[in-house]
Formats: sequence, C-alpha cells, structure tokens
Amino acid sequence: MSLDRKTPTIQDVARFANVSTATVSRALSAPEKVSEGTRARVAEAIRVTGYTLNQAGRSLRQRSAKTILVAIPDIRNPFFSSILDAIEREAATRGYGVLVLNLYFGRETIRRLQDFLLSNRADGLLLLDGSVDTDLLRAVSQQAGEIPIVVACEEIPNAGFHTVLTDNVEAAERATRHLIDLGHRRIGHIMGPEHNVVSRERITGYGRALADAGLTPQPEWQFRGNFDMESGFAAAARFLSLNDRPSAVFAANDESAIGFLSGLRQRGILCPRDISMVGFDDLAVASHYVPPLTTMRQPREAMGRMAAEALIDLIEDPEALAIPLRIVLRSELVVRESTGRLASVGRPSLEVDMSPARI
Amino acid sequence: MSLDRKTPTIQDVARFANVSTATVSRALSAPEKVSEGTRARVAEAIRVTGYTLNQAGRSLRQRSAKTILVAIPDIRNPFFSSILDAIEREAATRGYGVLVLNLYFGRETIRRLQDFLLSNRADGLLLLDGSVDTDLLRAVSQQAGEIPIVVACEEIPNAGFHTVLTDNVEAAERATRHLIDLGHRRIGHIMGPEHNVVSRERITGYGRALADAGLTPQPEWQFRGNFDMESGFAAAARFLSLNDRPSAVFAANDESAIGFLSGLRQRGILCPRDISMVGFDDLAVASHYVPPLTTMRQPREAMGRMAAEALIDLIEDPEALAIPLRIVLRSELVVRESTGRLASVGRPSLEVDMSPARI
DNA sequence: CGGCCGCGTGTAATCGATTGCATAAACCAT
DNA sequence: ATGGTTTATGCAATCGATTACACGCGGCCG
Repeated sequence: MSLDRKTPTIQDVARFANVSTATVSRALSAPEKVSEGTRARVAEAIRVTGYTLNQAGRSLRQRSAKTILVAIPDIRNPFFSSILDAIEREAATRGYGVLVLNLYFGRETIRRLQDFLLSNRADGLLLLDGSVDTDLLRAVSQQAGEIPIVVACEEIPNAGFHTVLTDNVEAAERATRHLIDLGHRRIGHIMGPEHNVVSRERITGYGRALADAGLTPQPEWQFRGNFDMESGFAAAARFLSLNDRPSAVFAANDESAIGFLSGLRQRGILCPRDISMVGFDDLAVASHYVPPLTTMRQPREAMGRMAAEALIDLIEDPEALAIPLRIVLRSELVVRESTGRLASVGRPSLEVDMSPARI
Repeated sequence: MSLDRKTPTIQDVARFANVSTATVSRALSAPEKVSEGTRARVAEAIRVTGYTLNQAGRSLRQRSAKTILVAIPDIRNPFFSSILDAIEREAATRGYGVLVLNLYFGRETIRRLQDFLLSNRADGLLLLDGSVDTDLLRAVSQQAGEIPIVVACEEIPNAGFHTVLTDNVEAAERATRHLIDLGHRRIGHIMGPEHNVVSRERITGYGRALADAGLTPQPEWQFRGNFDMESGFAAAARFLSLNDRPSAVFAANDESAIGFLSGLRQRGILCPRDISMVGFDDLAVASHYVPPLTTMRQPREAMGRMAAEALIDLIEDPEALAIPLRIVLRSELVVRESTGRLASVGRPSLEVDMSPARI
C-alpha cells in the first residue's frame, strides 16, 4: 500500500476504470470510437490516477516522435531566433515539440543531425542554412526512410528540397535601387560570408541594380563581411583608407550596417549627412538606431510559420506534395533616416541631428 | 530480397554478426563486457547494415530521453537566445538534445511544460523565468518522479530550486553608483515589468545606491517599461513631459535604454551631452550604438553553460546535490560613451559628435 | 580430481502504448 | 424470428532496446 508508485501508466488507468488498455488508448486518441459512459469513466480514472502519456512508448509503436528538428547556423542572431520563435509557436499549436541544433560544428554537425534524424527523435527537419552538403543530406534523408525536410531562409540550389524563402536577389536589387533613386552613383556593398548562398544572392542583386543604372561596380567598394557587427566595424576601417569613397553603402544585413556606421562615427563620418546606408532584415534595433536605419524587412515570422506548417503537413501526409514546394515571400523596403538625397560634393548638408537640446 | 527494408534494427545487426541482440547492445553501451573479436564483428555488422539506434526504444526501456527541456520567456530576445546558445553547446557535448518551449501562453504554458516533463520526453527542466507558479512547478516535478529542475537568470524566491544567476541587486546598485560617481544627483530609472523578479531586484539596487548617497528617489523619475525597445521609447515621451528632469538614467536593460535614447533623440536630446545612460546586459549592439552604451555585462555564456552542466549532472546522479545549488555570478560594468560627468546646468557641453566630417 | 570463479554469451522479460483481429451486444430490415 | 450490419470492447502481438538471470566453458586452487 505504499504511495511511492512510479508514474501511472495506461494499465493503471485501465484497472481503475475497469476497461482494457486498448479502450483507454482509444478514449484518448479516437474518442468517437468509445461509448460516452466509458469515456467518462476513463476520464475520471485519468484524473484520479494523474496519468500522463509516456511519449517514448507511443513513439516506439507509432514510429513518430511528434517532434521536429530545427537546425540553425547561429541561435544568437536575432534574425534566426525570431524565426525559431515563429516555428516554435506553429509547432506548439500543432502539438509538436521543437529540438534545436546549432550548426557550427563542421563535419561533427552532420553526424549529430544524422543521429537525431535516424534515431526516431524527430519526424522532420527544418533547415535554416543552405550551406549543408546536399548529397550528404539527401543520403541521410533516404536512409531515414525519406524523412521530410524543409529548407527555410536559404536556398540549396537544384536540390529539390521544399523551400520557403524570400527573393534575395530581387530585394537586394530594390535596396540598391533606392540609393540610386536618391541620386547616388558611387555605391558600395558590405558583403556576407564568401560561401554563403544568401550573401551571394545579395551581391548579385546589388550588381544588377548598378548594371541597370549603367554604373560600373568598383571591387574596392565591396567589403567582405560575415553578417556580424564586428565585420561591419572592420569594413569601416577599410572604407576610411580609400581615397575615393562611395557616397552610399548597401549592407548585406542590419548588423553589419550597424557595425559599419559605428566604425565610421568614430572617425566623425555621420550618416546620413556624409553617407547613406541601407541594411537588410529590419531587426528590432533598426528603427531605434541612430539614425533609424533604412532596411529591407524580411517577413521573418511568416517565413518561420509557413516553413513549420509545410513541414508538419508533410510529416502528417508524406504524399501531400508531389513536387517540391517553393514559397517565395516578398521583402519590404522600410525607408527611415539613414538614407538621403545625394548632397552636392564638398558641401555636406547639416540639417540632421543638429537641433538644439531642450534640456 | 527487396531492398526497401525499413531502417535496420538491433536484430538485423545481431543476425548479421551472428550474435544475440543482447551482445550487440552490450557492444554498444558496455564494450568492455564483450570480447574483442565479437566487438569487431558487431562493429562491422553495424557498418554494413547502416544501423542507428532507435532512441524511442531505448528511452522506453531506460526511462530517460537524453533530452533537456529549456523554457524561455522570449526566444527572440538576444539576451535569452545567447543563453540558449550556450546551453545547447553544453548539452551537445554531453550528448543531450535540447527541446525549447516558449513561455508566453499563460496557463496553457504550464500544461505544455507538464506534458513535456511527464511524458518522458525530457529528463530535466531548465527554466529561464522566475515568474512561473512555484507550487504548480513543484507539484509537476514531484509527480514526474522528482525530475531535476534548474532555474537560471531569474530567481524563484524561497523555492529551493537549484539556481544559477547574477546578483541583480548588487549589479544595479553598482550601475547606479557609477552615475553618482560621475556627479549625477538626479537619476531616473526605466523599470522592467511590474511582476518580474529581475525587474524588482534592479529597482531595489537602484534604490539602495540612491539611499547610500543620501539621495531621495523621485517616483516620477521611475518609468515603467517591459524590457523591450518600444517601452523605452514610450518612457522617453513621459520623460519629456517632465518639468524637472533627471540628468542620468539607469535602464533595466539595454533594449529599453536604446528605445529611450531613440525617443529622446527625436526631440533633440542627445546622450551623453544632455543625459547619461546606463544599460544592462551588454548586448552585441551596445558597443556599436550611438553612443556606445555603458552597461552591466552579464556573463550570459557562463550562466547558460553552468546551468546546463548542473542540470545534466543532476540528471545523471540525482543524489549529486543534497542541498539546493546556488551559483551567483558577477556582472561587470563596461564603461563606454553614454555616461559622462555631470555638466554644469544650463551649459550643455558640445564636445561630442561634432568633429568635422572627413568625406 | 572436484568444486569454485569469472568471463562471454544467450534467453526471455520488460518498458508503455497502439492496433489488427476477434467477439459480443445491439440494432435493423425483412 | 433470422440474418446482416454496426458499435463497443477485449485480447494479444508489436514497436526496438536493455538487462536480470542462467548457462557453458576454461582456469585455478586445494
């Protein structure tokens, strides 16, 4: 008669309700198959015993874990973490758990990814990084009995995976054109990492906008970065060493834009007085930076939500999508104060940030 | 002879290696119990069949999921996401998976938390939020057979949970004293949410520093916020409506500090010329904001790592800690440009941000 | 030589839930 | 009343891995 029983199982509930375990199971997962009276007895028994499902048992039998695996290049990056947030919300409403996996372990990473997928811990993979080796990935997927995979944010070219993303080329083109429309002719770019798909697409878009306007891209105006603030800051030093400087810069993301502006400011170069700047992502801080940043807003929440939706649809009905899904969302240019008309050379306008203090 | 077999199981490996499943299992988890020759045959069989462990089967038998549950108030917040990052790294090296759970669903949240914990999907809980109902939490833990719980970042007072945190009272006191040391006497505070433990502790620290310096706190200088930029921005409006304004403000975190400064800037009030500002957290953007923000740096990575370490230790040896663990880490004041000596009233100094442009 | 020990291995029970099949009861139409 | 259908339930196998227990064998000691 000791009270220290282990957590109650479906057996306990069955005994208490005077039915078989099969009936309890059905009462839970297919209530319409159970008569009303029995259902009530089972419900009561569950309440009294404090029963909760053992997911391991169910997973074993059903060969599904009710869990998705989200693989992320960098959780700390607010861009990714807000997508993760949207994914988690969607997964939660559909009854799925979310396992997260950092992707920075090189080859070790693929091993871990493989472990998770092949060990029945996750029913599907949501990949937020296009730089994972395609063949390896496909092999893993097949080995694991065609586990559904959805790639979000970044594209894996020609790989035939389901994808949810924004058109980075077009958006980068629009961002750059915004600068052109303001009269700028000397336009630089802070690039992302060399082998990153997104980063390349944005470079392409930048190049197209210049070409369309009949402008020739200057290699020395294209600064290598890697999407973080420090790399933007470092780019500022290189910018400052130039004799012939751009009057406007398009950065591959807000963080490098901010780092860049911060570097320039140390040397007294102010935005938008001396330089115009467009970022990418519209992080929360963009609207509160000094100056508030003009930027391309990506529909992060929508991207995360739709990717999670698609993945779960696919998990629940593998036949759902005969051909690879490809959802392309549109980014939106948010014009703030970091961009302005090209001022006549040698006469920087001074109308900004110079209002008298009122304290 | 069809090739479309399901994923191979331990049975397949056993058949191939001409041993029993027991031996295969032992070869994997206790190699020293298996003779060298057999071990080699099993290894080869695993290689050939492409076997991978089915975690569900193991979990069911061992009643452990090799997974920890991390419950977070807001994944998007860079403060939390960088802690999550550290947690994930530590968990990965110890062979654990990480399930994330957003906490903003009110009562629904506890249900989900409970579901995860009681369903053998996670072996322990790492809670990054002190506002969860203590009794409920303890009940869940006990019901789930004393599942280990570690609370990080925020304290649940008198609850006896293992905790890893920083001393918010002391740190807030130090932040405020920094302003006092610079000559400020009229010091405001942007508070966090009313019922948040951390937010209260920082208010307390702020109050102590004032008291120590013989200053009387002014209620109208304490602005309610909720840790995000918008609330800081809103606080700026209230600040501006005051006749008698503080010369310095300590914000409960960097985000509200940034929102606040952004709001002031719109009305021409510049930092540090017109006002000094101290934040809290040292987010990545703090050092690149305009001006670079003086702030209390919390050891986020250390906190995440140590909390994960403690939790996993506890999972692997529940007797490990007889008395509740309580690790208190020290925050560090990082002085940048957002704080300066109190300028004589009516004569705002103009030495900042006014260097001539060099473009 | 006989008994004991320990190593390496196999047998089979076990973890908890689901589900195909069988069966009983109830209902319906003729 | 009879056969057929539907509904509600139980029985027992099953998912894959682990592990308590048993067994056989070789070596060692007295």
